[in-house]
Amino acid sequence: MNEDILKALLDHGVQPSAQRLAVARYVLATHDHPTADRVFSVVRESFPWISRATVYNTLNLFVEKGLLRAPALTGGSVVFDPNTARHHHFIDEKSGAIHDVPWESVEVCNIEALEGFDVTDFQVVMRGVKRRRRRT
Amino acid sequence: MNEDILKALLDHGVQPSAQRLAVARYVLATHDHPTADRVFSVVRESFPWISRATVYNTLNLFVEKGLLRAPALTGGSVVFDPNTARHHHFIDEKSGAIHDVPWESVEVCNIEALEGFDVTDFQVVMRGVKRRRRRT
DNA sequence: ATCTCACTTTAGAACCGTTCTAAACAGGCG
DNA sequence: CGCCTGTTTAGAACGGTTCTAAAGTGAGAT
Ligand SMILES: [Mn+2]
Ligand SMILES: [Mn+2]
Ligand SMILES: [Zn+2]
Ligand SMILES: [Zn+2]
Repeated sequence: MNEDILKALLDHGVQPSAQRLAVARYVLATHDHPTADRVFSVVRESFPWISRATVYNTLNLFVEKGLLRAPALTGGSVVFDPNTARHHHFIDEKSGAIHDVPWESVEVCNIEALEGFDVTDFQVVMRGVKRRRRRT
Repeated sequence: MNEDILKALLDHGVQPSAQRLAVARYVLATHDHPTADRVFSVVRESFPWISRATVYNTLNLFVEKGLLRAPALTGGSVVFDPNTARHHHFIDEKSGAIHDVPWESVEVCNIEALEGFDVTDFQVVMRGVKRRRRRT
């Protein structure tokens, strides 16, 4: 797992440093969509001397190198997403939490037939409330 | 048309003032998705003494009263959308321009069947380039 | 016509997330 | 060791937005 992280960095042309590994260890493994400030808080627990600037530098580098995405889903601060495969998003309006929705679980038709637009990428952004218990 | 604007404000419980009408005249009629700063620039052309704070106040009031939406589509600054009906969005990656895509022109299936999520609203966010001339 | 009072507008400060700056640091190599 | 390149750091700067506190406006009351 730690070797996986290291390999991911090297595969994407990122020189590994202690700080970058600490950031990667959290942000490449989480299923959250954390903000830079959340990454800073979490990483600082195991790496208390890391600076905020390094967290921002590292996250931006990871986006540039394709390890992370920064989908524009919220008004406020940027969120980072280690899931770089195509997928959709569900935003829980109660908690603000962002959940991944598998690409195959939603079907979108007629996009390629749209007049006037060459669509190269798309996603469905859903809002609502997370269901407490599944309706039988 | 000017009476339409006035009526829209009154219908949504907004006390009309000269400043609010000037903002409404532009932002409720445009097909753009302008930022607050763009609204400020445009309104100032016909109303040069309006203040930035009033533009922000007014836009936020209009969102609160349901005259505008503020969809989270871009990383940077908030954009305002006078189209309050359900619709999708296409973002031109060349220019950054945001275009409305009619609700009926895209079909989305299986949303209601999603496990774990009660979806109350959704939209498709597309990216690509605006087609220069329609392919025959 | 003047007074009153609630609402609106205003300039500028404050705020907050992010980027920039410039100096310190690290470490591989000659 | 000294050099060089890349990384980290604290804090300043920045840009968009909100807040503050004072001034303005205007519809009704007197
Ligand atoms: Mn990758
Ligand atoms: Mn309405
Ligand atoms: Zn995601
Ligand atoms: Zn729109």
